[in-house]
Amino acid sequence: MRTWLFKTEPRHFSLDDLRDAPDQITGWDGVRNYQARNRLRDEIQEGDRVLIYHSRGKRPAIVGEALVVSRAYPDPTQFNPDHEGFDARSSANQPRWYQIDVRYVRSYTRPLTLNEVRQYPEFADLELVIRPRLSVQNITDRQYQQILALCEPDLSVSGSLDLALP
DNA sequence: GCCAACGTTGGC
DNA sequence: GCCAACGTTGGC
Repeated sequence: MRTWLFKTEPRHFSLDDLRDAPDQITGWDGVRNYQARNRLRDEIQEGDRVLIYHSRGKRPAIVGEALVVSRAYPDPTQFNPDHEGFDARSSANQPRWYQIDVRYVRSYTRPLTLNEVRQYPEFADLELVIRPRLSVQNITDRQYQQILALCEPDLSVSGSLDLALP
């Protein structure tokens, strides 16, 4: 199982919206960037973990977790002329954009703000820091354990991680 | 396939 | 809402 980080604008779709969705599941549609698309289509698997990051809020932060519950399939909004995600270059035979379904897992009791992320040298190589515009990011196992230790200390099995503020 | 122009992202 | 950084487009 791998861990990813998905960015979303909470004014558009938030982790609370996912929690309140039917069956707590939604299609993660609207990705219109080729590298993010490639990761969705080719790398992400059912059962992978997803950290949810809220961008463009008053407090940009990693706010919780979801779970990938489908394989990649064509994003239906690309075929709908009335939808902002419409792409005239897409066809049913050759879809350009893909999505997966995610299910709500938990909201962190202590969300990790971008500001805090930048204060830990351990997080200097997070894609959130070095490639902030990519909407589907890789998280290593160690990075995940460090994030969990900060966001959900009661759930973390690795209390011995030597995280220290500079 | 270069690269200028243009569009989008997202922290602030 | 500003604007710097970055991704995409398309003429050549």
